[in-house]
Amino acid sequence: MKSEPDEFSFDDLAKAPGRRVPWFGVRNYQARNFMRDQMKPGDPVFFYHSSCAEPGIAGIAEVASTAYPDATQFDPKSKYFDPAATQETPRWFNVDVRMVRKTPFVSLTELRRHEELATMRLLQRGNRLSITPIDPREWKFITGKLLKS
DNA sequence: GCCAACGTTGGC
DNA sequence: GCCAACGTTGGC
Repeated sequence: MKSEPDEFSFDDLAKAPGRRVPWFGVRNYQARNFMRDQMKPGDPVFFYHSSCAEPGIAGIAEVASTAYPDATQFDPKSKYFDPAATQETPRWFNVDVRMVRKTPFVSLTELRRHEELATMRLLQRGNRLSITPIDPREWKFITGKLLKS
């Protein structure tokens, strides 16, 4: 799951009450569908810093709830307000995310260095999705090899 | 700040 | 339903 650290960093998650936050503000249908249809409490998550000086994996989190309507879509003062959404027919959903542990930082450059991660969705050319599934083998490679040493 | 890539919108 | 125009993302 990507976040711009200027907006919300892994350290911000560590400081949140209960080290847990709603992952609000996703306004892309594919990313919404991942949260709504596939993500389950306990699913492990890499917290990725994007659009910053040093993009990369900053830590590990986990899904802490099933998906529910994103409150910001109903708030006219929010930048995520969606006038087309109603309480009866919400358009956007989010899960909660809880911190698991801070890890050594793994930069995007480092991720790209490994052939084993060549098929990682996050690394595909032109990928802009803020949430992407990760293959268990890729997860094991990153946690087992890159987060040791 | 640039620009490639992608998603969304809206006229037809 | 097509597709051009526009907006956004995100690495560099």
